[in-house]
Amino acid sequence: MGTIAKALQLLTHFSSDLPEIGLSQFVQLTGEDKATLHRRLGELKQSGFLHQDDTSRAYRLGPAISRLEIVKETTFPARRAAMDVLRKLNQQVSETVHVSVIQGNQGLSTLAHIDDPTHGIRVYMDTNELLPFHATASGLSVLAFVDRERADKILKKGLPKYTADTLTNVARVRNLLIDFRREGYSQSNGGFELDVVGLAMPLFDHRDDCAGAIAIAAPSSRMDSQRIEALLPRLQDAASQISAAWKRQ
Amino acid sequence: MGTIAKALQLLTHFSSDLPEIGLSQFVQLTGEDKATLHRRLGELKQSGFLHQDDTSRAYRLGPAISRLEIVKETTFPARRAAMDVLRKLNQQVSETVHVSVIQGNQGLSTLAHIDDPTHGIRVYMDTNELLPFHATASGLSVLAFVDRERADKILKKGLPKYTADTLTNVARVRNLLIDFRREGYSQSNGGFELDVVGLAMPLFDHRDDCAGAIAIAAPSSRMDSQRIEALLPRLQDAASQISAAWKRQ
DNA sequence: TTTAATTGGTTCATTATTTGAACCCGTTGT
DNA sequence: ACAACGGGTTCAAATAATGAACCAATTAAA
Repeated sequence: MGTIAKALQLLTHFSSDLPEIGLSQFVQLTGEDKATLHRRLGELKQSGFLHQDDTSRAYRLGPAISRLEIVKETTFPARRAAMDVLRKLNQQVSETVHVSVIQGNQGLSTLAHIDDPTHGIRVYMDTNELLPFHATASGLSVLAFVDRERADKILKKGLPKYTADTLTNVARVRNLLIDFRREGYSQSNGGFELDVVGLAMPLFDHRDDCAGAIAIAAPSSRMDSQRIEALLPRLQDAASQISAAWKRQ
Repeated sequence: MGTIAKALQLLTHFSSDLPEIGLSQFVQLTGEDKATLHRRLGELKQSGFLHQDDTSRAYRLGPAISRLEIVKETTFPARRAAMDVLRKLNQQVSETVHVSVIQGNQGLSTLAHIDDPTHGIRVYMDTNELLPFHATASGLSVLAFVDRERADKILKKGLPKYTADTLTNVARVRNLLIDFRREGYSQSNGGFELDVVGLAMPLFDHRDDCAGAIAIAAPSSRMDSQRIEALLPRLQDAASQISAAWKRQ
């Protein structure tokens, strides 16, 4: 790995639960020398990829990122690609659908979603909320298809209980993941919101790493095994299309 | 400038009118050695900041950027900051308002905007449209407050005529810019859309470089000199707040 | 059809940059 | 008073970046 890649890897340490990182903390996180990190961070800062708080001296993601994202989305819209596929999927399945991407090791952030308007009773999505790995179908898909180290790290952080139906036993989750890997999709029954059943499949990166998941969320009353079997091929199509679009990028 | 900053500077060459760049084109753009660029581009690609098209071999902005932008916006929302200020400004002035940022040398891309709902006749904003520098108040503010080299480069590209009132004489634009620098704000009268008067002020970067502009757009019928004088302090407040928020980032 | 120019990509000796142990300084906490 | 911790700096040694020359494959021109 060259100097450039090493520097850029520093940026991956930022996440919603770690939005500011100081020099010493970077030393802890990376195990590299303080002087080295100081210079790398300085260059990232100079280039606008980091901004250093004047008083706390901690680093945050900088404005250059927004500028690039605007260019990227106006030219090769990844979000838009996800959104287009979601629209089709939503028309086919008439349920709330969403695409989420991994945000550090803390959860999934929703990149695009459609709240289905056809049903009176429907699942409501809070776009700004982070989805936990162990309690949502999307999260479980990701856990099943990312590399084992990462999944282990995430599972070690503990499994908070959101509802009476949240899975909180690591061993049980691990067993589920084996099934999910075999079946190619994951399911969650009221683990995050009671009476919501989620159906998800993994989405892959330009380097074939699992980068997120696509999911259908519906009230459990509409999610019997027959319905699920009907939904799966639609979800599979959508997932393939998004992964393909992301690979093209 | 270290290796890291040099590599990251390559990313700034991407813009809406140049979304894909090949190796030779980078050689042309930067004047640096092919081998050097090849390795730098390779590392950016490896880190997900660039993606290389399999067939054309050209480089595009990569998926890592979107991921970082999501983290950034969910933690320190710059767009949101702009939006919050715009809401206040809109309440005060009851006109369409927007914040735009420089996109290469091709124009301004709108980061946030509010279409005022209180008037029957109002200015409609196309969010996806690029605003030309010489024909909009925002663009003129930017031209007035970016470094001279950049302004010259932009003005040399020619001044396309959008309406009967578009300024197409470089010398005249230059004279206007002198006034705008002195006054601290810019004005455009129907240069992009007929009968639309724009009032704009520059916005500054974490490094005090002009990064964009904030503007009020209204039908000329509502924009007499008295009204303008009343609007300017509000615009000034909003501009300071956004620049301050961006500096904090 | 041959030739020249262009594109992406690679090699390797030379060169310049990154690296990190030790050090400095200011703050916090005991 | 002083140890512990934060950010930041120094400079010789180690390492990685550099670029002229070279391939191979297309594309354009003769």
